[in-house]
Amino acid sequence: MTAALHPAITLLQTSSLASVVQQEIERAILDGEYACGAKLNEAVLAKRIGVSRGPVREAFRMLDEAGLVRTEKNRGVFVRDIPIDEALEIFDLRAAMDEWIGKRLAGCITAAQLKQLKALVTAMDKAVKAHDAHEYHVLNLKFHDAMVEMAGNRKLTDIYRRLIKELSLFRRQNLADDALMKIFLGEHKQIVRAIASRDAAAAGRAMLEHVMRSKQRTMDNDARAQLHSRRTQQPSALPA
Amino acid sequence: MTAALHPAITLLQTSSLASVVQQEIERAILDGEYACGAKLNEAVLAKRIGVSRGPVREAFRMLDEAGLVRTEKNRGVFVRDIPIDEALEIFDLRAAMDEWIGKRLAGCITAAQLKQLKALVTAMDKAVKAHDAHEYHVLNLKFHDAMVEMAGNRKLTDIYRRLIKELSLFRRQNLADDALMKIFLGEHKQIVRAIASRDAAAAGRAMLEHVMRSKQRTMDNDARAQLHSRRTQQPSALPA
DNA sequence: TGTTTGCAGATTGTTGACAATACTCAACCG
DNA sequence: CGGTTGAGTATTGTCAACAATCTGCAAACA
Repeated sequence: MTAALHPAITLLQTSSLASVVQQEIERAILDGEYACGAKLNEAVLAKRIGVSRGPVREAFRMLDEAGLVRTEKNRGVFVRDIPIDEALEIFDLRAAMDEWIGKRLAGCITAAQLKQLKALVTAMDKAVKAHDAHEYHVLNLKFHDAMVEMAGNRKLTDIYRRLIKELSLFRRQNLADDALMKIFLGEHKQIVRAIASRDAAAAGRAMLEHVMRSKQRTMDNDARAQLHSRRTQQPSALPA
Repeated sequence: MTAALHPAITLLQTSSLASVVQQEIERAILDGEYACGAKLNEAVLAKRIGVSRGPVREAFRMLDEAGLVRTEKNRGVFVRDIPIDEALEIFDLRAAMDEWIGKRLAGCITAAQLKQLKALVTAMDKAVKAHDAHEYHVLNLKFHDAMVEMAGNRKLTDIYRRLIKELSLFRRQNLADDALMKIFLGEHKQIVRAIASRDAAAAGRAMLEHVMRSKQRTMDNDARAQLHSRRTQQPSALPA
């Protein structure tokens, strides 16, 4: 009876203009079409997407609540610029979450799920050997997303994905070089091994350390970037 | 130079109608003025608050993203009704977070902060002795909120508060009876003791078990409620 | 009797217009 | 010459009207 068979129908039934605008803007932001801190003009976006300003404003409120944009009254909305200290805090949180996920998976993962994780690691192995940093990056995201989903806590999955999006906003995630990819790949293998052997403590530790190493890399990158910018520009990048 | 001194001025400068409406609706929901699942009528709310439907719709989008309401296209928005299994998942998450918070506080809490926690426990003690369940409830929320804030991770604080709000949506949180309050009070004392003695493992464990006991109580309450409703109504409260 | 069809009212989705505020830049003092 | 003031423009905030959809009910039909 319900016309839920044809995908186009359900799409029209479920998604309002505001939600498609929200998805489109979110995609554009995460794809890097707008720089961090860039201003999003209501009228321009409305015209580009082909709707009026109302739905765009509603989409802005959603994106604001999701932490992807920041709204200044009477001034407009801007792509959020995650400061380094907030990014590091998010890493700490992710580390705690992933530790929990690791422990849990060691206790409840199924054979099929384990197979899926192993397949992802194998694919990453290939990507590393092909020096394909982009492919590796995509697979890495899938790997961690698969694990949080397998942990079976929908709320955690929501929050985790939200944090990943915010993190991806932080300084166009420098892709890892070959050496780093190899290290991370080894850690991934260790994680899967610990989970497969049902060793909760080891799995948790492996996950924790894996994320903490990502955090360390981010700190190093930032320190290097800061140093560089301070050298090229004036040395007065200090409080004006 | 900036007119930030007078609070009324800054309020007008920072908060748009949409945000005011959002806060008002959120307050009304959390205060239980709308039942779970209740429908929120745009026009009625707009008229009551004294604005047009635009800001109300924007507020709805924010509340939806925050998980407090659910939107059905062409049908309206409804106060979210958290199902029991989702509530239990949230408890699991909270447990993990609180364990982390406990461990962390054991390592970094200051004397002043410790004093603050002890004061809250003392106040709860008084409330229990006065059989004031409502006052105890408020202090309990403050106690946990203070700890998450002291943990010093703003992202975690945001998420924690969001989860607390969602949980408070679940079946008008039955207030604890005297016996239960005493048990929880004892656990609070144990938590503070463990933190004060800088025993990270003990503090984490105390927090974890404390939340898990709350979860257990919620499960018991729900089982009892289900049983009762099944007895009073038809026995066919099963899938129709 | 039970089902279907069609109308009337109510509610949401979307839009364009108007009001209020912020930005730009040139003219005007001190 | 530096700083301020003031129009003019661009952009956001708010609103009221219109279009689309849903809901409820009563009449028509098998």
